[in-house]
Amino acid sequence: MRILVIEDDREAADYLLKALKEAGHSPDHADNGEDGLELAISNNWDVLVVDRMLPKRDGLSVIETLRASGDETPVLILSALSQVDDRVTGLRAGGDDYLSKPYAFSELLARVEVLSRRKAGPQVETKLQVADLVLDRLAHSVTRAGHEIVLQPREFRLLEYLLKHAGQVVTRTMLLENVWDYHFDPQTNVIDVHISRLRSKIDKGFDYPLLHTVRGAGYSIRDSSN
Amino acid sequence: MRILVIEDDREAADYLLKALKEAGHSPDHADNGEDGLELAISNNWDVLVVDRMLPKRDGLSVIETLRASGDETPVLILSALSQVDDRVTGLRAGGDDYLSKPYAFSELLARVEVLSRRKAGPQVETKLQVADLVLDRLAHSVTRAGHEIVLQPREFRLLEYLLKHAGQVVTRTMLLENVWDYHFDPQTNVIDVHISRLRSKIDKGFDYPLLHTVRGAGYSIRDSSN
DNA sequence: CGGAAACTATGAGAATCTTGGTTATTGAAG
DNA sequence: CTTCAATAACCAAGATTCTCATAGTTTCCG
Repeated sequence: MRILVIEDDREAADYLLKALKEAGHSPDHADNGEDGLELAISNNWDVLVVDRMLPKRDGLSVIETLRASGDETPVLILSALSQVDDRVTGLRAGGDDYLSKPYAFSELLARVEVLSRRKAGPQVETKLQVADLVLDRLAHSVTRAGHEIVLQPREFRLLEYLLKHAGQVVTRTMLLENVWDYHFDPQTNVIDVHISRLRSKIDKGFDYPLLHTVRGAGYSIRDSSN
Repeated sequence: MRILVIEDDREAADYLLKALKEAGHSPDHADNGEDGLELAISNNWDVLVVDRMLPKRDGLSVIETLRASGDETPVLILSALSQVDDRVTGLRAGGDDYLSKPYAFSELLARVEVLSRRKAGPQVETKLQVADLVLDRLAHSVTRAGHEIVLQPREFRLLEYLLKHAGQVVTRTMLLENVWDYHFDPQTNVIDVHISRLRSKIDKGFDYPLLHTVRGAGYSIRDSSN
């Protein structure tokens, strides 16, 4: 489990990192609020363990900034401030749990694991995205660079399948099986035709193409703008 | 917010219920483990607050049973047992937080609200269900009693809308606006016809009907098998 | 390099499916 | 018994999908 510890006290941090590793997790460490925030944003953590008093940027401020940006990674606040008011403030600021120092490592571990349990939970992919092309499976809508794109049912399924396998090459047989539910070769170029139409909708008029032909193999959707 | 308090100490329970109400929530109460478990299962709670030592059935046992049945409602454990080991045991048993007695109500409230945040959070309704009829918005499929049902696009939207308002009466005007995007009265019986077609697919041949006519008002989908 | 072969793209039309609408008849509720 | 709803049967318009013919590309080999 990927855990980011933001804690300035070197000794406390070392102890915590070592113990987390022994418990089978993959902790990383920042020793001030600014670096911590940056790390928190740039990586995909399962849980953050944040000390409240930090140099450069306060722990609560880190959490608030994170939450304001829409990040919902669970946060366990660690603090020497142990009054009820301190706890309430911490939780209200966006913390998911609050543990006062000194703490027992076994309890911290249990609490961290409770928090991560949530995150791993019912995570359903409702939006599929490549570059500026977004397909929303619930709203049943497609947009590129903010522009609404209207797709026919079959085109939608086709794009959905391609996006599910973004970056990979998708063969005609795969498309036949998964988008058309054909389990035989229809001996026609249905797919080519639909790819053509889809391409004219999602690529034509935009900066760079996303739907690529892989000669002799099939098709592939990927961001090749850079 | 719907909160179930399972606590046997009448005085403590009364105090807690009163305070939760004042904070704007809707608490309910059970004073023993068995009733608590039953209530927890049969209703859809946002958070459970469970005392650890309960008559008839231990608090931890309630939680374990709940989790074993797939229920993931957040649980805050309340207990006089305040040792680290007790806390760890409680959290490992499936609790999401652990508060030792005596506690400050403000902290309990903050923690309960943190827990409910999760539940309300990134919860996307991907499946809509009434009785044995399931509509999966991602898979774009409909089944009743395990049998696949094939719906036309318009029928799908119609059923989706009805299920979103399961139990409520849906008027023709609502359907016209939300399923047909008409903002006027077409003066025809389009809806009746589609309802009829939908009904023949989802109700005909099954044990009991789900799609009911509410004379003079509209339609309603609900489980009336019992 | 030249050109055939293999592969892919696309426009146009045909075929099919879906929808909205009509009507007549039957059924149910008040 | 009157009114509202349900259903079946049917049609036509429009949407959607598939087929086909043709044109365009790329690859490969002599």
